Formats: sequence, structure tokens, C-alpha cells
Amino acid sequence: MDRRLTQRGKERKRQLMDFAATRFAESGYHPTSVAEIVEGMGVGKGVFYWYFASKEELLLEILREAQLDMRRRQQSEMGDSTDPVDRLESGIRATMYWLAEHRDLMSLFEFAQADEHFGPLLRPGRDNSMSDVMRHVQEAMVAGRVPNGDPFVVSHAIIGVTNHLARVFILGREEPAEDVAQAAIMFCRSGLLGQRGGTGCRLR
Amino acid sequence: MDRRLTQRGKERKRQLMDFAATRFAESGYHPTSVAEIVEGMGVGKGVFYWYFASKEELLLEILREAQLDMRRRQQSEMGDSTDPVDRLESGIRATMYWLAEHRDLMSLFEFAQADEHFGPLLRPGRDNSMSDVMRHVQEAMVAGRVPNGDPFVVSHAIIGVTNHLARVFILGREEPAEDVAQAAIMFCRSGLLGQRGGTGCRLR
Amino acid sequence: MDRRLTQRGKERKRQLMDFAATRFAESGYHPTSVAEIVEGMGVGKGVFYWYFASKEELLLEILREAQLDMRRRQQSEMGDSTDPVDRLESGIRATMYWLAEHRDLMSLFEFAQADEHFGPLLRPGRDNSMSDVMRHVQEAMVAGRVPNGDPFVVSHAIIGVTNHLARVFILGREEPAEDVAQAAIMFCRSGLLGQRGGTGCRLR
Amino acid sequence: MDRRLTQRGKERKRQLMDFAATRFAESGYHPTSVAEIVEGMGVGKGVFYWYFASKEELLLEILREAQLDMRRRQQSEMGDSTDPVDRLESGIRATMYWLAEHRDLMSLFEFAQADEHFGPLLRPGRDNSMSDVMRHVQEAMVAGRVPNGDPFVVSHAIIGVTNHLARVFILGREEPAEDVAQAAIMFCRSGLLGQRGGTGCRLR
DNA sequence: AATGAATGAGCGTTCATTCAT
DNA sequence: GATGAATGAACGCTCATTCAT
Repeated sequence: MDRRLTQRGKERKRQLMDFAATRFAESGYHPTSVAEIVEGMGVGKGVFYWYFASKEELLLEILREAQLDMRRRQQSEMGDSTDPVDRLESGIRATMYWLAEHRDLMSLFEFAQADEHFGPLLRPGRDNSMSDVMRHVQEAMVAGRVPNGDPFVVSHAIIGVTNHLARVFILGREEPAEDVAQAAIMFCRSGLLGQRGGTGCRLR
Repeated sequence: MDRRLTQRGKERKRQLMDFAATRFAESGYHPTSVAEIVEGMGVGKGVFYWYFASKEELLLEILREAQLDMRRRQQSEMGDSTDPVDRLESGIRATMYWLAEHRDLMSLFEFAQADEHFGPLLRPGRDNSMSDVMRHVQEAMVAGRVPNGDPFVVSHAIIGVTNHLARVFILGREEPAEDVAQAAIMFCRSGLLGQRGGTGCRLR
Repeated sequence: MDRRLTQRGKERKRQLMDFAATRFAESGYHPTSVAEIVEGMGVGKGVFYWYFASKEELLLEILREAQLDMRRRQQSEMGDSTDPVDRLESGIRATMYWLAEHRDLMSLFEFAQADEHFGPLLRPGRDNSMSDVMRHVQEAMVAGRVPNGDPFVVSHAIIGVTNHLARVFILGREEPAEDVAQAAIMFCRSGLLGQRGGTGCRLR
Repeated sequence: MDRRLTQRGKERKRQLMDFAATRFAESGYHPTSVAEIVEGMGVGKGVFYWYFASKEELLLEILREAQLDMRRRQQSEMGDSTDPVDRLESGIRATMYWLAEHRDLMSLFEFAQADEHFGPLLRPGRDNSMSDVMRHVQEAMVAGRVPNGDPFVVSHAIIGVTNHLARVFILGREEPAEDVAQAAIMFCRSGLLGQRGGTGCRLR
């Protein structure tokens, strides 16, 4: 299935992946049949199996590309600052913006992560993102910017806040990414007991 | 499908729900066929449809029962304290213990929440849990125990931390519920910048 | 299945047959399940199989009873006159009245006659009715009241007119039995070319 | 289910419709399973659902095509004469010939007309045929060829005679269409009391 | 590269019937 | 007599995948 594709072939493949992602996000992976995808695109079944070994492979390709793209965005946003806490905040912000721009893919991630079969196949990518976050947390602890603790746990807490707020406020309520990012950052900074303040929270 | 069941009938139904929950958690809802369930239990197919209108209805019944049970546990744990922050912490702890005792159901919640069809059907239950949390957050703000802010957002942040840590450390790594609860509570209390301390974190 | 039934048993059986006939007429024989019948009557499945050997046997019993009852009515109406043509007209009228009073059973006859399995089982009863009609036709020919011809063909023509008008005007349009009977009688008497007249036709 | 079919596809569909019609006529619609049809044709199940949306849709397609074809035959036979009574007689004759050539479809019509579900779906087609007949009857009345009366009732009487004689003598006894047509025409012309004669009746 | 046609195992579900109580 | 529970073959239908053209 490693075809050398012409320019036209690459475009076809793109269209197929985009169209399938939308359908998967709307109706779910299992309920969306290959027939639906090819009919929706007005092509024959052969086209699908020319570009993808299977329906499963299609989803994995969509997912892996998305993981890569999101990570690139996070890194390009985080990379510049010298303060690790700043970098974490940039990462949260980058994540929110990316998710807001790719709601379909957010849905797909939700599905895949919860899925017995696809969940484990997402691990490598998630581990990468995870160690990105952890690196900054660790650095922040070493630098004394953040109290000592288990960086793995703290990183997961950050990810938990970020993802859940994205789910609720971006996927569910279509709030502006900036506002959701601010909310996540503020909670991650100081939790419940710390002083709320600064830019405040514009959600709702 | 509202049958008046004998004692034997009720037991059968229980067995079916428990067995199905395990299978759904192990292999996923879609990949688990009704045939697999009844064969696994050594009964005829008719039995299944004697107790449940459909495979879907079975899942919903499992899910609704689980939501109810978890909420009962949270409330019985939270109810006694006069301090709203204490109550929130009790709620987090109750959640962790419940999830640790019902890993299968945690898996099922993950799946259902991410699912295009079942997700929305979980809403009523989730809204109830949500408003439980929010009530305490609001009270804590009014009492000055917690800086003012949007209680809806703050509640979701708490839920995000709790669920994600549960996912990673209880479902994925089978850590003791108490430790995971402590970790969640500590992060929720003071976020990144607050002082880490107290009982410390025993995860890993 | 030849049970000696108590009084209560006979009533139960009656109720079952009446209820089933209604349901069969409304929704069709195949689409109506035994479960539907017993649930509709609020009894258990056992009751059904106590009174009937099978669903098929139930239908046959309904049908045979109906054939018998209709024939009794035709004969009691026809029997008195000395003119065979009068008797034929009385038969048509009796048929229309009976069908109007038993629309459900008319539906069932329609179904059963068209059915590959039940059709042939209705033969004995239909043959009886047929020879009733034929006897009068033959007599009328012998008496010179009606031109000679094949009494079998003529009898079927009469039956065709009667049944079809019943189907259309009694089952479909709920016209009064008397009017439909008049219409059938008039057409059977003189066909297209004969003089229309007498009481006229009140249909529509 | 509006597929653009290749030549091969059209032939397959034809074969399926013909084969299914035969089976339905032999064993009945409900008792004939899709599996039986595809096995009888030696193809996979998918083939069936490639050409038809459902078993029901298949029957409807068969039925509608048959209605259309029969009506075409009636009209081509009736169209030429200037005398409306002649046209009615041609219509009866055309019907008998068509039914004799399509015994399977006659069976299917019987079933469908008596069926709670399919009966109503046949209405449009039957209404068309009905108004064809009525037009001629009305014209005959206006022209004084036939005594005045309700053309709707008279038309239904004609249809009743024709269909019933077809049922008995063509479907049941395989008599020649010409003889059955003659018998129907004669009865419709002059009923019971008119003079029998002319070509006489060759049935039996 | 692409098509329409075909495959067939497997799905969720139904239902006439039987049975233990 | 009557019940709720159970059976299991059969049903209509789906769908990822393959194939001939």
C-alpha cells in the first residue's frame, strides 16, 4: 500500500481522508461504511482500496497525521520562551487553537482513545506529546518555578484539564480558543485555592 | 419491555448485564456481538431479547445504572462535611474509589462519552453530576474559601483532572485509588504554582 | 387438542379467536405474532397452546367456523322461496349482510384464499357454497327462468360479482349491505345490456 | 438504490425479478426467504441487495411493472374500436390473455391485493385500470348502448366477473384464455336473464 | 486508475413452540 | 389451567473486501 502517487493521486487521497474524517466525526467510525464514503465522493469502491489497505488503515493514517500536525503546532508555539512555565502555557494555547480548528479530528481522537482497538495504537503519539509536556514540567521544578512533585502526575493533570475544557467548551459550546486556553492556564497555574485574577475568565 | 420478573428473572438479568459489561469493556461495544454474549453465558438468543429490547438498550441500562450508583457513592461521601472544599475532595476520592472498583464501567463510560450516538444519551446523568460539583464550588466561592471565578469552568477543570488521572493511573496502571485521589486533590487545590506538600504523592 | 373444555374454557377460547381474528384482519396473519395475541389479551403463552395446537390451527378454526356460519345464513335466507332466481338473490343478499357484519372475517377470507398454504384448505367449504349456488342456477335453467348455459360458469360469475362488490363497497367504503346487494343482484340479473331499473342503485 | 446498471446488471435484475416472482407465486411471499432466492440463483446474498433495497421493494417492483404491462396490453387491445361495448369486451379479452400468460403474476396480485400492507400500495395502479374501464362504461351509457346506472358500480361488477373467472378457470383449471374471455363477456353482456347464445360457452 | 458487480460471513432480531414450576 | 422463562433455527440485511473488465 506504499504507492507512488501522482499529483492527482495525492489530491484524491487528501480528499478521501478529509471526507472520511468528517463522516467519522459526524456519525462515528463503525457506523460509517466504506460504501458511504465512496458514494459521498462519487467514486467507485476500487478507488478507496487503491489508496488505503483497509478502513482501519484509513483511520490510522488520519489519526497519525493529526497527531503529528498537532505536535508540530505545539512545538512551534512553545519553542521560543526561556521560561518553562511560559512554554507550558504556550503549549496549552497551541493545543486549544489547533483543536478549535480541527473539531472533526478532536472527535476522532476522543473515539480512538476510548476504543479498545485503536486506543493502544495511539500510544506512541501520545507518549511523545506526554514527554514534551513532562520535559517542561521537570525543567520548571528544577528551576524552582514550580514546587517539586511527580512531573508525570502533574503533566497528566495539565493534560486532563486542557483536554476536558476543550471537549466541553470547544467541541461542545464552540467558545473562542483563546478564552478556553486562558481558563485552562489559570486553573493549571493556581488550582482552586490560588488567587484568581489577571485577565479573568471570559467563558460564558 | 417492562416485564414483571421473578426472582430468577432478576438474577438472570443481573448476570447478563455484568457479563455484557465485562465483554464490552474488553472488546468494545460494536465488536461484541449478542451471539458472543449469549454463547458466553450458555443460553439461547431468546433469553437476551427476553430481558432487553435491543443490544443498545442493554448498554444504556448498564450505563444508567452505573451513573446512578456512582453518584450515590459521591453524595454519601460528600454529604457530611460543612466545608465545601472538603466536600469536593470527598467527591474526588469517592469517584476514584468507585472507578477503581468498576474498571469495566469506567471503560464503558469512556466509550459512550466519545460515541456520537451514546454520548448525548449520557447527558442527563452527567449534568446531574456536574451540578453536584458546581454547587460546592459556588458555595466555596461565596464562603471565600476559593477565589471568585466561573464555577462552571472551575468545576469542569476539576472533573477533567479527576477523570484523566483516573484514566491513566487507575484504568491504565492500576494504582491504588487513594493515591490517585490524593494526586488529583493536590493539583486541584493549588495547581502548578502552589506549594506541593502535605501527604505528598505516592504515585509511581 | 380435542380438549373437553369447561364453560370458562369455552369462553376463553372464544375470546382468543375473536381477538386473533381482529388482529389478523388489522395487521395480517404473518405479521401478527402469537406473543402479540397473548399480550393483547393479558395472558401467558401457555394459554394459547392450551387451546390451539398452533397458530395455523387457530386460523383454520376461525376460518372454518366462519364458513359454516356464513353458509348457515345463506341457506336460512334462501330456503323459503319457490323461485330459484329469488333464492339466488336471497343468497346474494344474505352474503352481503353477513360480510358487512363480519368485516374482519371477510379480510381473513381474502387473505386465506390468496394464500398458497391456506387457500387449498378452504376448498371444501368453498365447494359447498359453490354447489349451493349451482343447484339454484341449474334449477333455474331447467325451469326456463334462465337461458341454458354452463351452470358452473354462471355460478362463478355470480360469485365473482358478489365478492368483488363486497370487497369494494363493504370492506372498502362501508356502504349499506342492502344497497350493495341490490347492485350485485341487478348486474347479475341483466348484465350490461339489460334494462337497468326497478329500485335503482343507491351506491355513492 | 437508483443504480446505473450495465447491460449485465440489467439482465441480472431481470433474472432476479423473474425468479423471485415464480418463487413468490409458488410458495408465497412471506414463506419465501431472500436466502432461498439467492441460493436458487446460485449467487451471494449481496447480489440481491445490490439490485433491490429490500425484499419488499423487490415485490413492489415486480408488481408495478406487471400492472404497467397489463394495462399497456389492455389499452393496445381496446384502443381501435369505435363502439365502447366492443372496447370493454376487448379489455376483458386482453386481460384474460395477459393473465393466462402471466399466471405467476396473477398469483402475486391475488396475494398483494389481500395483504394489509401491500394492498394499499397497489391502489394507484388499480385506480388507473378502474378509470380506464369506467371511461368506456360511461361512454356506452351516454351513447345509449347500455342503460343508465352508476358507471363505477357497473365497472366493478365487470372487473369482479373477469377477475373471478380468471382466478377459477385460468389459474385453477388452465382453460384457454379465449374461452374464459367469452364466458366473462357473455355474462357481463346480459347477466342471468338475458339470452345465452351466440358462440356459446366452451368451458369444461 | 477506476468501475460496477459480487462475495459470504456475520449481524441484530424475531418468533412459533416447549417446559419447569 | 396458567405462568414466565427459555429455545434456536431462521430471518432480512450489512459491509469490508475482492474481482473482472
